[in-house]
Amino acid sequence: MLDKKLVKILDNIAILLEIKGENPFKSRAYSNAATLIRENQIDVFKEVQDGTLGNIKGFGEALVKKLTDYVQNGKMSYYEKLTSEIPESLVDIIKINSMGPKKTKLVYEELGIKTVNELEDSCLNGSLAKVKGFTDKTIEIILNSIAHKKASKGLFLQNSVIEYAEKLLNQLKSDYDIIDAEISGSYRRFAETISELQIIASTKNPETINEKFKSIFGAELKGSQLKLTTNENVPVTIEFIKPEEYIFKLHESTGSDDYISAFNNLIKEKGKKSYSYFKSEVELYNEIGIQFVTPELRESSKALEKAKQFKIPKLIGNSDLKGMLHVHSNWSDGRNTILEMALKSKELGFEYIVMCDHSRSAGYTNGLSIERVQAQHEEINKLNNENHGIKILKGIESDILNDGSLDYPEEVLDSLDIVVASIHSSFNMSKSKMTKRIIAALASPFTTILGHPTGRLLTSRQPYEVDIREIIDAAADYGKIIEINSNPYRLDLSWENVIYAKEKGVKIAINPDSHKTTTLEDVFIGVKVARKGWLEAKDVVNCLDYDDFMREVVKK
DNA sequence: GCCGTTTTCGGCCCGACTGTTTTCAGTCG
Repeated sequence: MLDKKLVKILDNIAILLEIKGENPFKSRAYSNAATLIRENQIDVFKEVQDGTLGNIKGFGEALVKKLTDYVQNGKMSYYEKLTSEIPESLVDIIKINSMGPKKTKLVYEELGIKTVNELEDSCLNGSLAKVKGFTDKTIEIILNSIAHKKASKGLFLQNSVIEYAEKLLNQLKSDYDIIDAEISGSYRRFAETISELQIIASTKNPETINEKFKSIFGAELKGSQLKLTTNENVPVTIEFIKPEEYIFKLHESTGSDDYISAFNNLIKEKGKKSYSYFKSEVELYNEIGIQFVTPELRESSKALEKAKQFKIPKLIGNSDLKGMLHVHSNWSDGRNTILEMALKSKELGFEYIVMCDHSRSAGYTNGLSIERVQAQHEEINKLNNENHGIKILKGIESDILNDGSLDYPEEVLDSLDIVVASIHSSFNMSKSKMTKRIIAALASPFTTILGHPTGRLLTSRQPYEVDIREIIDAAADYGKIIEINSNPYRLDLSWENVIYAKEKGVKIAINPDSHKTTTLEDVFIGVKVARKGWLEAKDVVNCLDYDDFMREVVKK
């Protein structure tokens, strides 16, 4: 079992040491340890018991001693001592834009600021402006960042609750008193972020069952609903429903307000009764005489208009994907070799993979120099000659430089099958400059795909200022592809803009942007975004088989 | 604080941008 509390302690130690001004490499040793435990699911408790923790690279004498202390005593005295010297709450301040370790330390020492709220107050009451290095511009950035953090408070990624949600659901379903259960709400619609988890369960005795599950889950009873909170503070509501009302209630709690109110009007128009018994949602839609609407599309009443005309297309599904695009390897900042990434993709049913390591300007990612691009091509040629049952294509994720140009001279770009062009620097450009910059990159004959087009990180980083509709229009003009980045933190192009892109005839690529074999399956999260954006297999370039992809995308 | 090793200590990822600098420190990806 991954000890999330321990991982957080190690991450916090790393930050607090940085703020203290300790040797940065000492700080990094702690954050490395946290990353190692998280990514390799290291069972620290077991390793300590077996005395084998020190055999793992990255855990030296000092860390083994501290982790042993933690395992044996349930707390780490080193951490307790550290947080008695310097407030733990400073780790939240360092996450505010433009607040790094130095500035965090400065405001703590000069103004005694320990929390984000105190930092906000000092921005507003003018005391921060008196500290050296904090100009109006900096204060504006800080206030914006705090506002964004506050707006994201209470929002959670689908990805962060999925494990918990499924466990809870299975627990319910395995109970003999429960006939059926399903997660509903915005989670079932696959909204980008959710504020709560809603579960609907059917049972013959909804009046009495609350008491039973109240104690099982340690929940609170409010009206007819059970309320609880996950370890990550996600509010959960469970509602028990009689079998004859179950499908209707599940449907009602899944759609957006707009959708459901339009749906209810439709029921009235047809003169139907709301609470008649349905075996499935499909049956419910049949009864009303309209086409079934899949949960992802139940955002807007417009979907119902299409359903009345039976004009909802067959949406893309996981098995339509044939190409794994935009994948990193250990040639840049990925964890696995090209072959490992390829073989895992093959296992997932893919015909071809396009390696897109970082380009030379992305120094911190070990981006490829021109020589290393060539060396990687030799490696790919060798692997293809060995024939591992999956085709490997030569791509790059090229930084879009400040002037909109790509990161290599033409002859290097020309040697590549695919160029994914992405922004990785100068996020703070003005909207018009950033828009021009990206359009300039789209205009390059070497650009194939625009990567993560808004640069957002859900709940943690705002998108950069950009006129995304203008970008989509330009992609349509130049015949370029736009990516749905399937990284659960990104998910851009957003589903709303996917709808717009489809209207404009822009083709989409669903890309995992994966840095290790274990996240290649993220690509199927991107499929959900595509479905929510009404895409069919024909709209998505990596649904093309290898020969068609080579002809229609690479050769072009 | 860890690693690798010339088993004792140097190297550990770095380049660009930003704001405030007039030559640089801090933040960021």
